[in-house]
Amino acid sequence: MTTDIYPSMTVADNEQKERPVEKMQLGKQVKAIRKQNNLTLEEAGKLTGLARSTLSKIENEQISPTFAVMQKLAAGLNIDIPQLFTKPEKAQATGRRDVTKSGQGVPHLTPTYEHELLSTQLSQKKMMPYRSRVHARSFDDYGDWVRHEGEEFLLILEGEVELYTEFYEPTKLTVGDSAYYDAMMGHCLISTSKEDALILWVTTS
Amino acid sequence: MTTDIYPSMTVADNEQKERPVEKMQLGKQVKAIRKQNNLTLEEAGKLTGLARSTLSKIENEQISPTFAVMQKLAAGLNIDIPQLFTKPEKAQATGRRDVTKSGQGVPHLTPTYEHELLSTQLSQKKMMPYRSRVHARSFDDYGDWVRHEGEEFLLILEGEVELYTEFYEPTKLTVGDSAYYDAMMGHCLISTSKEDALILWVTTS
DNA sequence: AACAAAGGTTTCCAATTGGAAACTTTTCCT
DNA sequence: AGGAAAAGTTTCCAATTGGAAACCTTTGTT
Repeated sequence: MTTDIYPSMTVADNEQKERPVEKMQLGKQVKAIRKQNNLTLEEAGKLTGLARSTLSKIENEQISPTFAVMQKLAAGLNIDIPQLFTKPEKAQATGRRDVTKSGQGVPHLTPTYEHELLSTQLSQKKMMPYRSRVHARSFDDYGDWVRHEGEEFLLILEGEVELYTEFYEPTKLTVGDSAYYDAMMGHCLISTSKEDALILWVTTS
Repeated sequence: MTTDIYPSMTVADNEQKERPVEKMQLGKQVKAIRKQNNLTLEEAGKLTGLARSTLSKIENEQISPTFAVMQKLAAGLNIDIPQLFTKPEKAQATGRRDVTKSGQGVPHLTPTYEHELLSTQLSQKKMMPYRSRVHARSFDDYGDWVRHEGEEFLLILEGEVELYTEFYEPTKLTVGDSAYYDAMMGHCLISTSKEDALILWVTTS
């Protein structure tokens, strides 16, 4: 018997703390994923290397798959194992959409940037997209990193820029190039060409 | 037809993308957890309701436990299932970035789409960006909506498309236009011009 | 409506798991 | 060191899984 107080657990026969044996519907979940991908049992079978009968039984909770099978499932469907039994938290049903015609976004100007916020009608959204015209580099304003919560994705639409991120070498980006980074790293973008650069930005939170 | 990457996977026999069947050492992991809690197989058995022989075999990777057993394990040891096979992961620190040069993304082809996944190096990200070439509308494939968790943002880079979303009138989009919507609404995109369309997409989750 | 094809379920059986108990190794006393 | 109890491993077997194929259902076509 353990002498530790702290992390240890007590072994009282059935006095278990009863972690609410999460009512996981592995079957339901698997089926949902398969459906989302428009796959038939046959196809899913090919992808995962499992018999379609096995898949059927799993989906209908007729059997409890072994870990080995779960691995095949995840690998074949290209997902992580936890997704097999973790509910994808209820879609907060934003249930809306917002189309922004070119140039009709909400402008937001600064000395070096002309931002155009893109989907401003939707309040409850997880991403925040905007298009920015970055003025050709001006002497003074560079070197000042920004750092904030969330992640950022960007794609160069026009021009040429240099992406500075903490811990990384500056990188030159041209039309069509994109980047994704954790915004908590200091980061900053500078237009290196004579022309302005046009950037599409999407940030989280 | 789907406008999404993830919904449709190609089913080419053994051409599997081979998600690196994560070398999970479920056994090692379980043993580590048990040890951390100063439990003997006997005690762990009491807690989880499993035979100590079973536990032994699992720890030594002699058998692949069923999902049911994994649930008992997690419940008994008071942990979440993923912890059974997920390395304590030294703070995989999102703190990274990934630059994708134009055309260097990971391709994913379907009859009507040529997707190019951007930023595939980062695994732990909240957004999933990709660029898709949408082939000019073909008679048959239209009308098939997709519907899935998450939100989507898109921006037209080239061409002309029509955005169909449940509850809304079809909308024509041209270069520079963008849209944001809850992917739970049925949605689908069709190239309406003679030329292919090029779309930048960013989805959540 | 009738038929064909595709998608899904159930059956049957070999292969594997999980539990009880025997067996082996380690730990801990004296 | 010697012996006993504790911890862990292996064996044996009933119970369950996973695969092949037969068997239903649904969908699509003429």
